[in-house]
Amino acid sequence: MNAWIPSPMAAATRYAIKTLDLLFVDSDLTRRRNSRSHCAAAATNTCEDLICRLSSIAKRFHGPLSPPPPPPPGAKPRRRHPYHYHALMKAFSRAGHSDEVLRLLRDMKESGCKPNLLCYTTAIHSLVISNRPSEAQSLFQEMLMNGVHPDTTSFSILAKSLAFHLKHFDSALTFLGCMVKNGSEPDVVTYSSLIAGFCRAGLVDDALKMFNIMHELKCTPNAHTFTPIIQFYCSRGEIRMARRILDYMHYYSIVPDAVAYNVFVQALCQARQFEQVETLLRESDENGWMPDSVTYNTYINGLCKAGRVDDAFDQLEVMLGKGFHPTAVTLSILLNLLCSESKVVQVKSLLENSVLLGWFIGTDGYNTVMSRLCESGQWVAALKLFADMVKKGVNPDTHTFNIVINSLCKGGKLGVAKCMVRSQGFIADSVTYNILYCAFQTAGRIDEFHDLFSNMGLLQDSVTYNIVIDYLCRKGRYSEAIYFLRTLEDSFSPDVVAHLTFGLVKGGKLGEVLSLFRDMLDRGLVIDHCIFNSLIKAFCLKGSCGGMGIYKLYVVLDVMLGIRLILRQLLCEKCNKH
DNA sequence: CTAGGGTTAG
Repeated sequence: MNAWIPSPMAAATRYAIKTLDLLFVDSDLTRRRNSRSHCAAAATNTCEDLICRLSSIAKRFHGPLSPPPPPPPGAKPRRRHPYHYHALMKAFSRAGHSDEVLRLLRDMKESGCKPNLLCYTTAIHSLVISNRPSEAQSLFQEMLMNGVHPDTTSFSILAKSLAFHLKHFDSALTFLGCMVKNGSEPDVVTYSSLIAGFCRAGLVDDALKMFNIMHELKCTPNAHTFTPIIQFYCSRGEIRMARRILDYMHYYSIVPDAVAYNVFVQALCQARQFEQVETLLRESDENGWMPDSVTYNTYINGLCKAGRVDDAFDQLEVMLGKGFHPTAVTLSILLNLLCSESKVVQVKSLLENSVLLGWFIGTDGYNTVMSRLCESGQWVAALKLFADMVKKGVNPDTHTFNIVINSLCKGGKLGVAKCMVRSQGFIADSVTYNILYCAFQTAGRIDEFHDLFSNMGLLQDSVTYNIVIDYLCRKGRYSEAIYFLRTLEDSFSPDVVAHLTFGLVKGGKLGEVLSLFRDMLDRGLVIDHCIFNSLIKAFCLKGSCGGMGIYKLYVVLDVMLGIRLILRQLLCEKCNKH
């Protein structure tokens, strides 16, 4: 489909195939395979073919192209216009190739065509959506240096990066102030992005505050503004609140669209209220929305998860009957279903013959099946499937490589995994980092991990921090775990605090838990529901919810709820009155 | 002529 776009991982793929080939040659596995020698030989040959094919694709794109047709006699050479660059940059940005976007921007400058606001904006946006926030910020700076004045759109993109991706809400709000100073008023998109950021971080009160500010400034909200709020309530299973918001929207003539309803359908599916979903679909016409492929995917997945496989296939037929093509997500859902039913043989034949069926199973489809294989311990099969997909011309992505690396780690091939990550052109993400960190930790080779990857700029996230905290708690190194939490930039992120709480309670370190919470309350931080859940779960696991143990839990809960603080406040007020 | 926001699987 996108054969002319090089896979960003082409070099890493070549390396991976070569390495895995060697691995199989060396292993017992191949000895077994060699008993059917012709098969093994064929496989080796195809791998070599593959490398040739991949490099020829790469050459076709990067190497000398066939000469362009000569211009008609007398024609003036056409000047390059930023518009032409912009169109290309937009296409690459949509395909997730931020490096190509940057290359075009460089090209532009080198050929003396000054990038305009739109080109910069698109490039910055592509960096933001590829999770490269610091580069996005420096490009923004560069734009300012070159005298290109930002507008509401470009400011909004950076504000979104701060709030939605980095969760730096203070910076985002300060940035909003900067916008106003620079004469760009935030608009409904800017505010909606911030609201989405707040909601995703579970800070619904701040989201609602933002919503009130919008209202005061007479900025009319739309479906984009409300969807994250609906999503917040749905994610907590508060279906009635979600429905109230949908009603509220109708009341104020802001008609919820398919996206807003899809969020709701997802919540209904999770609560297994399938008859409600049916009603919603039946009444969609009169409510002014059209179910789309996401609606059906969500519904089908919900039915699969609930074990109602026949109903799921019925819905698939409804979906196809309405003229929707199965998307990559539809196929993933179905492949997951088949894998969970242990129909791996059928799945493989489906992958082999998908084109004959008229369904193109691409990267996501292979990723799904490889994941399931790896999870169920069939890591060799997962690696073989990787070779198959490349053979079929399906480009692997970072997720594919993460599964391959995970499979190698599970098979104890840490050295091979290590080389693959360090191979040329490999694009790692925080998941890659976490897989490797876990594997090296389990193998007791964590020092080696630090030596190898400390200067690679691999991305860490809260999952990484949780892995570290788990490890320290397991080893009984509680004070180090607490110290580690405090050294983090976002030192009291609820997710990580919840993890540490769990470890501390399990280790009976209640004093440490209490002082941690007191510290948080003193700083005015919120102890959110996931911390409560984690704490109560840990107490239950320890069997401390009966007898005297329950009082310990009460004491901790009191502190968490800040009851003492409230009491102290009340007492002070009384004292002042008298 | 051109740009930015909210949803589905792993």
